[in-house]
Amino acid sequence: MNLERALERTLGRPREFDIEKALDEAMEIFWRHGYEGATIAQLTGAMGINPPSLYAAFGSKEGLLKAALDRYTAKRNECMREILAAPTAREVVERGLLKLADMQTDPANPPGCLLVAGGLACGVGSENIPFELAAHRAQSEALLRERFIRAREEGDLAEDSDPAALARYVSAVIAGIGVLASAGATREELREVAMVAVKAFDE
Amino acid sequence: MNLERALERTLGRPREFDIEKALDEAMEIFWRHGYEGATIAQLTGAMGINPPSLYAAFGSKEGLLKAALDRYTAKRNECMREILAAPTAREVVERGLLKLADMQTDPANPPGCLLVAGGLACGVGSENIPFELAAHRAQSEALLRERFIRAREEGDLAEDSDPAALARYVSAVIAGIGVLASAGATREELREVAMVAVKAFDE
DNA sequence: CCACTTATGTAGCAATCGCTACAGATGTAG
DNA sequence: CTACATCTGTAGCGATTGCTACATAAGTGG
Repeated sequence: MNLERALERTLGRPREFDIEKALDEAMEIFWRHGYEGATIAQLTGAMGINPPSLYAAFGSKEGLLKAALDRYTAKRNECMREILAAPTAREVVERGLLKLADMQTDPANPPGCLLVAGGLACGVGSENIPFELAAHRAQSEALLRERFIRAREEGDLAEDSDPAALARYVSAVIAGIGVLASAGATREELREVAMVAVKAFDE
Repeated sequence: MNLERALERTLGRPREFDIEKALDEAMEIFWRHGYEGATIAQLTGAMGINPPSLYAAFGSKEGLLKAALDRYTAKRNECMREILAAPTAREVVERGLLKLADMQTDPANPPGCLLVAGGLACGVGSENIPFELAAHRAQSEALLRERFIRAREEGDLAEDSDPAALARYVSAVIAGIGVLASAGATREELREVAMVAVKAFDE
């Protein structure tokens, strides 16, 4: 029983479903119905498996959500790193928010943002779900904050500007756009919001 | 059985609990746990009544939420009308967002906003709850839009400005602040967000 | 071949969900 | 008083919840 074989998970009956495809399906259910609104029956149905397979792979409903959130923010952060490469803070925000408006109204996904629609307030026994979502949202904010710190060092942002406050502001606009999108706002409406929001970086 | 007496609800055993006090308690439960996270047992416990009294007065869990939302937005709109009296659009937004930062971190209430934390995505059978919340959020946006239209007529806002887009932007910032607040942001952090957000009205 | 380990499907667990039947209590109308 | 209408508390309904016991299948190691 050496390390090599343990990592290959070669023992026992092999798993018959693609764990990442199943995660994508689960993500969509949580996205559309929220953590508490999503039932195990819905999740297993969409994932094409039975409850024991779900619990063997993810431990619990909450474990499944965490895995889905990790996958969601991995994709999201990858997309953000491209945008953070823009030359100025203003351009980062403009490109980012416009891209966000497009993504949140992509008919391939449920409208809005999983990190917002997933559940801002939950029942007893699920108290840490909102914190879990917040921790994942904080990743984007941290990336923005570091980018704005760099922008200030480069003279792109004023000396007296507050990168943390600016990042928190963009984070709030991102969340707000997610709320509007989940309520059915159109792509054009969200793009208009983005163009107003970016004006806070003009003056 | 004339109209007068019918309105006084003078027939039958009189209700023994204060319906508005009970609504305030229910509001707090929905606020803290969301629609789906709030259970009838919690609600009746907080309201100090038993299930039959709840269902006689409000019809269903959803009916109770609607009544709580009406009460919530009534208070909110009353507060907004004061703020809309400010002389300029910029001042309306600044005062409004700063006031919001204070309210959403008031320890007397759960953090955040009922219209956001109540449930952006719900399970099957509760599909209209998110729409219900959105309809109440839209009230604030409509008030802002009309105020901004007036501001443009008065020359306060530029001729080429878009009152609808501006109102939608402020609505997004309001929702975003609600998300940050529900995740535990401090009053000072939200005030900083507000001061950045209002800069979109400066240029 | 035989152990051993892990995944799968069926079937169903205890607990909780939103909600209500029922009987008794408490008021007004006559 | 009686008749009627509404509210209240107890007690519990059927349905659904997240989750799991169990037997079997499917792979590797020897």
